Amino acid sequence: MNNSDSINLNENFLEQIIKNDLSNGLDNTDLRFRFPPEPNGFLHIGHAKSICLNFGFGKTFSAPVNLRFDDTNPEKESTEFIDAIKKDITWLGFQWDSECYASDYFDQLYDWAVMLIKKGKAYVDSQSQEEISEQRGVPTSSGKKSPHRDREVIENLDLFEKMKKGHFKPGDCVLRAKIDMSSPNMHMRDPVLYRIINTSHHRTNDKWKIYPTYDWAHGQSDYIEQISHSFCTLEFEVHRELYDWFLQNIYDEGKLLPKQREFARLNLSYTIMSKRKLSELVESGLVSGWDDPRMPTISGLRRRGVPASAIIAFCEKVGVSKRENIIDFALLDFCTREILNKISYRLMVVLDPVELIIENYENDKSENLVAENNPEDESYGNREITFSKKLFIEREDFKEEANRKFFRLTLGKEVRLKNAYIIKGERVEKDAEGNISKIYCSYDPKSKSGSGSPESLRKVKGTIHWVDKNNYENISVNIYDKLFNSESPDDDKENDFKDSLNENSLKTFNNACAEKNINNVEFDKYYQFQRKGYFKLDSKKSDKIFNRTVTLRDNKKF
RNA sequence: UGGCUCAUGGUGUAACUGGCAACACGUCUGGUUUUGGUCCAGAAGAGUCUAGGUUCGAUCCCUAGUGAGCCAACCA
Repeated sequence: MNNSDSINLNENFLEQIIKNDLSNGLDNTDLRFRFPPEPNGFLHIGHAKSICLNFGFGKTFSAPVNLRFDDTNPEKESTEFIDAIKKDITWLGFQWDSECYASDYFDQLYDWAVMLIKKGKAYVDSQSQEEISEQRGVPTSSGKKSPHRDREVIENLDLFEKMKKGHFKPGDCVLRAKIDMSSPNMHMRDPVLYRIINTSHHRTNDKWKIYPTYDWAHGQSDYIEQISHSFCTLEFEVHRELYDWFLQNIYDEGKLLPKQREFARLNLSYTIMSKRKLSELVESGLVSGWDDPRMPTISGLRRRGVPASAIIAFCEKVGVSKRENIIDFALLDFCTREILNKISYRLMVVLDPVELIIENYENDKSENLVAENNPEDESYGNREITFSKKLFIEREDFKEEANRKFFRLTLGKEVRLKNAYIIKGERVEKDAEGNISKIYCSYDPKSKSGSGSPESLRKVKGTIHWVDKNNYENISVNIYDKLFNSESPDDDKENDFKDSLNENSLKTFNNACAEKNINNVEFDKYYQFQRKGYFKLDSKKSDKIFNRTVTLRDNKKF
C-alpha cells in the first residue's frame, strides 16, 4: 500500500454527496468538476484549498476537471491574472481538462435570455439602480414590483435588442428575471441578468455592450460544460435557489443538471484572504506585489520557499466542512518544515556576524573539513568547507555571562563548532560603545569532528555554526514575520484592516556571511541554513538574495 | 421584523449514520543527537453550546432557546 494513496482515511461531506449520487444512479463517467476563478487577482491559499478539493475529486474519481475563468466583468479583469492563475495551478501540480471561459458562452447566454423573455420570465427594467434597489426592499419585509415588470414580450425583446446594440448608456436599463418580489431570499426578487458595460473585454473586445451577471452566467456555464458537482464557498449558499431556478428554465430533457454545494472557505490566522484587500495592499505599495513573500498568495508562498507539496499536504490536513474556521498558521509551518527537512541542502550562514579568533591556531594555516549536505538522506553526499584562525559566528550565539540554560558560547565554557573543533571562550574585545568586536577563544586540536578521537567524542553542551573569515561570500537575507498583528484582520469591522499591519514583517540582513558553497545554489532547490531555518533564493536573477521560508522548530528555554 | 447555514479539547477535522469521543497541529515531560532541528517514548487537555423530548442507550434524531456566519451590488 502506497502512503500517498491512503492519506484521506475520512471522507468529507462533499465526497459523501458524490458517492451518494453515484449509488443513486449517477454514472461515474458523468462526473465532472471545475475550478472557476475570476481573473481579477492572484490565487491565494484559500483558492489552493478549492483547487485541491476539485482536482482531488478529479483524481479519486478519475473524472475531468475544467479550469473556467468567470470573466463576466471586464471592468475588473485582465489577461495578466489569467496567466498568473494558470501558472499557479500548474505549479501546484494539477492539470485541467478544458480551459474554459464564461465569455465563450455569451452567445448562448444571450439566446437563453431571449427565451426567458419570450416565456414571460424576464423583462427590461428602465429604472435607475437606486430605484431598483429601493424597491427590492429589505430581507425582513416584502419588496415592490417594478412599474416595467409587465411590459409586453415584444417591447422587452425590442428593448433587449437595443441594449445589446448599444443604444443605451450604462445604467439606463437592465434585464431582470421575473421571479418573486416577496421572496424571503433577496436573490429571488427579480435578479439582474444583464447590465450595460462600456468597457472592452479582454477576450471578446468590443463585441458586447451587455454582460451577464454572476448568477446568470455561473450555473449556465456549469450546465454547458455538464459539470456534475459545482462546489463553492458558503457565501453562495443563498444563491442556490436562484441557481436551480435558472437551470429549471433552460434545462433540456436528458441532460445532466449540475448540483451546487457549499463548503467553508479557508481562513489563516494573522493574514487576510479577501482578494479585494490583497489587491489594496498591492496597489498601495504596502507590499512589493502579489508575489511578495509575506502575501498568502500561492505566488507569494512559492517565492518565500514553500514547496507545492507542502501546500497540498496543508490543504489535506485542514479538511472540509461547513464551519467557520481560522486555521493556525503553525499548521502551514509544520507542513512546510516536514517537507523541507527531507529535501533541503544544508549550508552554514552567519546572519549577524561577529569575529571569533582562535588564539592557539596557527596564523596562516587553513584546512578543509567535511560536512554532510543532508543528514536525513545520505545520497545528498558531503561537501568541503574551509577552516582557519579567524571565523565569524552569530552574534547571538555568544554571551559573556549566561545561565545554565544557555547552550552556546560563553567565557570559560566549551562549545563545539559544527563540523570542526571544540573551543573554549577566553576573552572579548569591545569597541568604544561597549559592543563586542572580537571574541577570543582556544581550541582543542585533538577534537576534530569525525576524527573518532576520544577528545572529539567528548560531550559539550552546544554546537554552533560558523563561517571562515578567509573564505566566505557576502549575501543578503530577508527574514519575514507575520504580515498582521491581529489574528483575524478580516473580521475587524471597526478598524481598517491596514491598521493592524506588522511594521516589522520584513527585516533584511545585508551583511550575512555564507560559506563559499553558497555559490553553487540553484534556484529550484531548497536550502537549510543550519540552525537558522529554511531559505530559498529570491529570484533567478540574483544569486545573492535569500528569503527565509520558515524557522526551524525552536525549543530553547532561556 | 424574514430566510438560509453552523455549533465536538487552544486550533482544525473524525466518530462505521444511535453503542460511554479519535486523529493532526499546538502545549508539556523524558530519551537520542556534532543543528536547542530530525527521530523515539510519554503526558495533560473536550464529556460534544443550553434546556427539554424520543430511546435500554444520543455528539448523532425531534422541539425550543442561545451564540456565530451569510443574504438587501447593475461584484464574484
